[in-house]
Amino acid sequence: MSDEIQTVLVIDDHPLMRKGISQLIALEDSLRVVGEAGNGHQGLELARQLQPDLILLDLNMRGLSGLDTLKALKAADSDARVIILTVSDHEDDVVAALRAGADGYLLKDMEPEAVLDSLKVAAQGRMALGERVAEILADALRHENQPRPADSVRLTEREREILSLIAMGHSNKLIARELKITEGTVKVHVKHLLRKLDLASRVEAAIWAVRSGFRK
Amino acid sequence: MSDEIQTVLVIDDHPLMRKGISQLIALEDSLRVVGEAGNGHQGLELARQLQPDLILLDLNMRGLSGLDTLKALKAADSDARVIILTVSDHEDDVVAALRAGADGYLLKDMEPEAVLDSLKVAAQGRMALGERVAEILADALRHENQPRPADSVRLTEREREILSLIAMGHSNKLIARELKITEGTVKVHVKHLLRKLDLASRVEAAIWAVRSGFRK
DNA sequence: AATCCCCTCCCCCTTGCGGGGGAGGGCGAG
DNA sequence: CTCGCCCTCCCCCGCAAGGGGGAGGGGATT
Repeated sequence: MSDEIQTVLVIDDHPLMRKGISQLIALEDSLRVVGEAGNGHQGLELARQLQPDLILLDLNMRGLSGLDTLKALKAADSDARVIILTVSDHEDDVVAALRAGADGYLLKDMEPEAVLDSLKVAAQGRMALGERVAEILADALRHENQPRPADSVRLTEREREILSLIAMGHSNKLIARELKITEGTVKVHVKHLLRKLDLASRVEAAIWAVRSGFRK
Repeated sequence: MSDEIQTVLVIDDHPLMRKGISQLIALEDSLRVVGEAGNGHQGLELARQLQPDLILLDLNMRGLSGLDTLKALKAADSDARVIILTVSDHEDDVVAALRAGADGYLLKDMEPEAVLDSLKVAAQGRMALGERVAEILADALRHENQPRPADSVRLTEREREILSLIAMGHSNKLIARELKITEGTVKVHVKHLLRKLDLASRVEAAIWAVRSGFRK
């Protein structure tokens, strides 16, 4: 297995980044890029056609998100190993990706050599985590069990979603339409997230979200 | 001038992105990458040493931001032409960069060929704007004259005062007490400032104020 | 003096927002 | 299976927020 050439599919919506990655992988004889996709849908299609051994996947793409693409790949029983390669070092992204079955998580600001090493590691069937990712993950697992103190409170997925929409200035009615739920339900979520964050109004919530660079 | 080889310095904190860019530029005989920097400080130092003709600069870097790097480059009277190459298509970033003296603004999701063309354009001393950037800028300028002058004063003293209190999350009633006027009067001012800024609610006003670093 | 702008206060009215409660279905952990 | 969490929807209620209008006083400009 490890003496064969491993085929690689690159899914990233930045053409320049794809070029950089492909160029990098070309340096390694045991790996060969067999396809590039600029979005999630195209990536899924190519994965089906090419049956690559490795898939390098960007989170944070327009259209179908990297996370959703990952889920779809795993749901399709693809036996490709999927390695996330992204700029996001957010704990939530790391955790979500690994939970969704990612076989590796690398950061784009890693040294190219380190990326290459990690890919070889992944090709051998082992988990490939960037150095900093391991720390992030350790942190995440540490406060996963206990309620987080101070200002990072545990909001649910839905609440975070709604908070981000509040931070865009949207009204409950608008949010309801966007999420295809009733306004009443939106109000329930707003009520809960305000209480969790100990804030008095959606205005404070919006300010807090903007100031803290909150992203869903 | 245009028949000489133009030297290029790449400043980007993602090694992979630098590789992609350098690889791309290597395809063009008239351009040559003479240096790469992974952060703003290093970029300033290399710019001083190498005196490149073009500088490709990423916004959104750790440490010294791209914008600050740009300002420092311009303040240093570098005669290099600085082209921003970033993922951010936010109006504010585009406007801020061009205001700070950027000689071009390209988006990383442009086709590599288009990037190369733009660089050649920039090398000839012309402004290099990505296609979508031109639209963004047009929008920005359109808004600029009427509703949202970042530092200009369509708002009266009182209105700015009240906007800053809204940006602190205060209610009309609270604001009234703080300014020792009636709540009704506060509402009048809120009504007026919302109309002047073309915003739909105090939430949008708060977000706008926070984002634009509004201070009374 | 006549205007114009700003600030102040008032009215009415509709809609939005947040808190209280309850309730059912889904899903995963124990 | 039961418990707890999450999401969903519903009720009622009181207050906040915005939009419409009008009106008076003060200050600066013309």
